[in-house]
Amino acid sequence: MRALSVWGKILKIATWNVNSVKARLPRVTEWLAEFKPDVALLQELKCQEDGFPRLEIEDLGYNVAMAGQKTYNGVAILSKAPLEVELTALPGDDADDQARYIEAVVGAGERPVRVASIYLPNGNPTRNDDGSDHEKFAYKLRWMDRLIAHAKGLLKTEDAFVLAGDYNVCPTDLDVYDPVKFADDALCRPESRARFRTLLNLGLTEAFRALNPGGHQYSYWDYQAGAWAKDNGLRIDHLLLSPQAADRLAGCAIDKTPRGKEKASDHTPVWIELAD
DNA sequence: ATGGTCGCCGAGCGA
Repeated sequence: MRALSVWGKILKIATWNVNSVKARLPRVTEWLAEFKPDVALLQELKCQEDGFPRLEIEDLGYNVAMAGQKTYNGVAILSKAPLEVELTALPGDDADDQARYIEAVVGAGERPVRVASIYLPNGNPTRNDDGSDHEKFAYKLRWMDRLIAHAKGLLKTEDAFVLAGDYNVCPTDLDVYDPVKFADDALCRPESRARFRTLLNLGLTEAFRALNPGGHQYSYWDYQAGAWAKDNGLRIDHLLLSPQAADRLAGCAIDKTPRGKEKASDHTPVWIELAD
């Protein structure tokens, strides 16, 4: 007979780009109270530490770790179990001061899981007016190369880990409402997709597509042009699992409910369940 | 439809 773990039977881990945690606070707190994830990985906080609504989140039973930045970016890990921060930036470029990565080990008990909240650069525009590659696209590709290098190191630990967040990559045309329109977008460019595939080829499992081999489901809908009403969406929010985490994968879904509410983020949460 | 919408902050950028 196995000892009881701190988790219970199933561990729920969700990722959500909230597009300003301050503007989104009512949406975030109601979602946490209803869905009750064990771990929530948030992106685009758009605030520094002193602007984060820490008390409101802690009141719902969460420990909070964040890497903040004024106006842009910002990532957080919320965990009901204790968490130990491992990194507040993606290694590989000390000059990169954008708050796009935080990594922690959650659940110091029987079966800890390493998690990272990732806000991968958008990468648009891809080209300058003269046709040369734009620095924003180059930065995205360099950032992906750094993520690949870091993931290689993590895999050597044989830890159960989950790298989740807004990857700003549509892995295939299944993940785009209009693949022709987006063919030259940084979210769909071959260079972006090739690096995403490299991550998977290291041995990581993209949870949603592993459990849903076909079908168009999206995690982001632009605020403009009635995109939500027309389901003109993109699937760019992903959870990538190490082999030890993938062995425990029990479920994955996109929760469209928050996107349909008033004052919604343009992204909606994606979650997984890991068996204990 | 050569616009359209958000959130930052308080003009214009980023998405």
